[in-house]
Amino acid sequence: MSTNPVPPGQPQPQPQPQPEQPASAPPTLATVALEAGVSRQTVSNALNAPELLRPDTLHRVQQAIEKLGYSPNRAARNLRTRSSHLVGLRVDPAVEDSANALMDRFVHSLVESTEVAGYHVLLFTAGGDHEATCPYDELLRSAAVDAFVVTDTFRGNPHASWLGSQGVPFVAFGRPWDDPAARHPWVDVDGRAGVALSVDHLVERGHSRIAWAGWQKGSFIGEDRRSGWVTRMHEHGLPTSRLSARGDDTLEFGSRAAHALLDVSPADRPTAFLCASDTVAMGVLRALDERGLRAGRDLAVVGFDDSIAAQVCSPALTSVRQPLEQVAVEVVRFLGDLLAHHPIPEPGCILAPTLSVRSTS
Amino acid sequence: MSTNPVPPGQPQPQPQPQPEQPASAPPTLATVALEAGVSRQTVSNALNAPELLRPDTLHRVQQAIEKLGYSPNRAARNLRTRSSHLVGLRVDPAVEDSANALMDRFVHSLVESTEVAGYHVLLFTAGGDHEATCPYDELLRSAAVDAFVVTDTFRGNPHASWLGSQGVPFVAFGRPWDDPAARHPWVDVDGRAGVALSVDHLVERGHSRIAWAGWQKGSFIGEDRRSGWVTRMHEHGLPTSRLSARGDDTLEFGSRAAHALLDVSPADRPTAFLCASDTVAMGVLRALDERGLRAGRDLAVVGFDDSIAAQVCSPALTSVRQPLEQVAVEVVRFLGDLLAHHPIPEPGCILAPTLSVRSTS
DNA sequence: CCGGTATCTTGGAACGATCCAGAGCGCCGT
DNA sequence: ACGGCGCTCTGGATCGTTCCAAGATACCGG
Repeated sequence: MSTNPVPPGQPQPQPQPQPEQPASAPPTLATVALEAGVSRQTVSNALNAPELLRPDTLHRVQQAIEKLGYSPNRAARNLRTRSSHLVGLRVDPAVEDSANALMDRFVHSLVESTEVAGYHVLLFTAGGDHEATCPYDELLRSAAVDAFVVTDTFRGNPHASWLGSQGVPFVAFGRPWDDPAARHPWVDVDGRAGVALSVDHLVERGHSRIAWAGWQKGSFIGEDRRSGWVTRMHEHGLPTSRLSARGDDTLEFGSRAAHALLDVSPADRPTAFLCASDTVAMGVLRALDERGLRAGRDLAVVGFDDSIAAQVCSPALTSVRQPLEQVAVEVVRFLGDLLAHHPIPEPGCILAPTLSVRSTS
Repeated sequence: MSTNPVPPGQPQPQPQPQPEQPASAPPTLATVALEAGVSRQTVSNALNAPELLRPDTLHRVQQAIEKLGYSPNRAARNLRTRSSHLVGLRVDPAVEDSANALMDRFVHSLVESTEVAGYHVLLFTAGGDHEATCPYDELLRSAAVDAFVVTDTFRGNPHASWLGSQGVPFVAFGRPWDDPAARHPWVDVDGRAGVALSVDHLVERGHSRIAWAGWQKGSFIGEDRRSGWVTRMHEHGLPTSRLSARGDDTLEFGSRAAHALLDVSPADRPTAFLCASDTVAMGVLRALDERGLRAGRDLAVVGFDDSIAAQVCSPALTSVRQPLEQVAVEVVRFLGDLLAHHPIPEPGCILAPTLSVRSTS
């Protein structure tokens, strides 16, 4: 490389940066352009609009890129295009003693789908104690992310409406239960249908006294799932009265509910339990265990979420499985439309769950 | 503001952008500087080196920042400082039928710790089929991330040495088992000590025939954990022969191992099982279930990882708990040193696990 | 042979922050 | 009173990319 010796002692206004450093400085557009004998813009076009180049030019540029191992600097690109190609996802503290680990599956699917669309997922937390700066606002204002994926609403959190009113671009996993007029895109799983599926399954197995162990009335999701039980039971001509328990989403409640529902005259006892979540179902299993009953033989139990715990516990729990991979794909599709400012005619998308049948039914 | 009117009809080389747009364009350094009556650089200093400013100037600038709701544009900052303030974390497909969901806990802790240090976590996948471009290389070359957190090694994957040889900055969760001379920082949990802890616990409970259900010989981690059993058993003067089984990290192996170890003469039967993972332990529990035995009453079982499944299954599984929150903190500490180019005298850090005692012991 | 058009390529400007060198200014000792 | 010093603050240059408008080239019919 022409070393270009400068006379010592003289102040050199332009240090004459030789564009072909050994390997220390990463290659830039200019480096590639020099190598391929074209201008910067042509290299840029080769990457962003290859159809504009003549085939032989394109080939030459691609070879130069390959040879130098060039990849465009994201910071510079982000600065120019005013977009970061990142989507923010808030991670909540993992709740202990809860079987709800569906986030794992969803997060992975989301990362995969976003990568296909040319994006990446950035994680952040609620921000702890100092509520001074809302992390959503902060990340958006500093252009750290282009949009958010919000999963709060899937527990019925009315967080989304605030974001919507602020003009924050986001896609929700979970329906805007409390605000049917919400304009933001969302994807959700039909919990009602999932429970109905479970009812059918249990009826097919010969059950007629099927109990519901679900959440308290405040929860939209809880009511949705429960309505699947009520409706489908009635469609089968089966009773629901005295077969329902409500409480928190805890093991302890599940256990208590099962004991209460079983502490009645033999004729009134349920022969199967439908649960609003795997956590509750695990509680029910514990109660059966305590009573010397065996799920799958003496009684049937069906959970909801198809968590890892459901898969590995003994006996393995039949559970409603959410199509999280599909959810992620749909979320990313909406994200793409949102960020491209495409009109979004139908902002909602409901997917059907399936039933993972295992030993407890 | 000096409007500097240009003669009409003349081509105006500088469109003279008025710096005070209504609210559509986000504020920049220049906007804030104008508002506070100082220069750009002074605003920059107010954020990055406040001690350089006179208190009253600082206050004025801070008020302007507050008033305009300014936060610095990350892309611009990243471009100038040649760092993204992001760390990459690869997420692997969630393995079904495995109790190993410790990633959830670790990821959250990691996100929290990195935020405290002024960083964020970016997720990416292995890249699927097309191995053409290694995602690590790609992300680093494009300056999308400053460094990586690698968790592969905690399953004994020799992936790390390749990264190290490439000069990729990263911190590993997991020891460089196969390369003690590795120079990269790492954090690990003392699995051997965790198992020794379990042995002590079981001995205290009166057990003397304590079996080991672990992984095949290839696994460094498996051997490490197993050595905790062997060593501590011998220290207690207890036998280990004919009390060990090896296989895959699956439910099925756990179940098979338990059956095999129990299918011997009563005097030779173990009264407790130590497992290399919760997955294996769940398999053991299933086997006991199948034999009409009850863990915690007839036999003791101890797992490893303190997964969610361990917490919610019935009976609840005693398990070795990795201090993932601490691991994350140490990882981030190393990251900070690494990125600040501080010398790292001792690149390794081993943390002690604890035992979560539950019903099965 | 020439002007016009479609195709391909080019250099300059801009994105918004930080680095750098130097300017203004108040304070001190002599 | 003055030079020197330290503390603040300023303006210009820069990071690497994409946008923009205009230049160069090739192809075509008249």
